[in-house]
Amino acid sequence: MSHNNQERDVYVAIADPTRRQLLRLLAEAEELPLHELTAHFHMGRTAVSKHLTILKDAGLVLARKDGRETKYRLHAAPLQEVQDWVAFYESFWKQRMGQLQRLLEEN
Amino acid sequence: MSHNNQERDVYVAIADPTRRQLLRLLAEAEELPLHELTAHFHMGRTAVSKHLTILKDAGLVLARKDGRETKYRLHAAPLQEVQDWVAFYESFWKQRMGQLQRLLEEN
DNA sequence: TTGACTAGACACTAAATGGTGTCATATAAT
DNA sequence: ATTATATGACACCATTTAGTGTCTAGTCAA
Repeated sequence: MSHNNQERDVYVAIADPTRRQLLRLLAEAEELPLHELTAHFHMGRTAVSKHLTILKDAGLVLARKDGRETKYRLHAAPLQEVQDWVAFYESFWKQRMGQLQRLLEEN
Repeated sequence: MSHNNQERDVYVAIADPTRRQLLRLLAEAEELPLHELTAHFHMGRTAVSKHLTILKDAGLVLARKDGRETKYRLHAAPLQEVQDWVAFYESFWKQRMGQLQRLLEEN
């Protein structure tokens, strides 16, 4: 699982709360090394590293070696797929008008 | 796991492709019984039923007993949480302007 | 009333997930 | 030169997941 460059499902990547918080941290800090990210969680460095690998394989994170540390940065582009997907369902929850709207559109 | 009414994470619910297709089918058909949903997949009825339970626990699906069949319908409202979450990251991928925009907003 | 159909409940299994600890290596600092 | 730091690579483990099959019960139709 370590260096699986195959495509990773972005939906799976964001399913875990730890990984969502990692994305948030990287959104706020531009670029962070592993040990600094790890400090925000109640788990070991290895576990955080694995989560970052999953994010990396999903294309949501970029890694850059800088001296002895590896700096991670956010790459949000793949989230657009999620946004497009969820947008399809928007009419279904908006103001309980979904059914009526779709009924009208059919005619 | 069968009747776990506890809150289920909506992110976990949509992480599985089978479950996303279930949502799509229910979006198109308004209301469908289990056996009819099952016909669209290459897996047994029990497996599909379990997926529906996960969707139900996440609040994404409503079940109604009708005679000997159980009819399922979409309830998209919980997806709004996902939409709000992903919207936060929109500026990060739009036109590669994200960095510049946020830089300007900080000043 | 008998028989077919729909679904729930349960037991089971293989594989994936999310964590741990340890070891080796490269880099930085004293 | 030595020591401390940062990370990657493994091996390992417990739990969850996603599927299976079987049995039972309720409902519909002949």
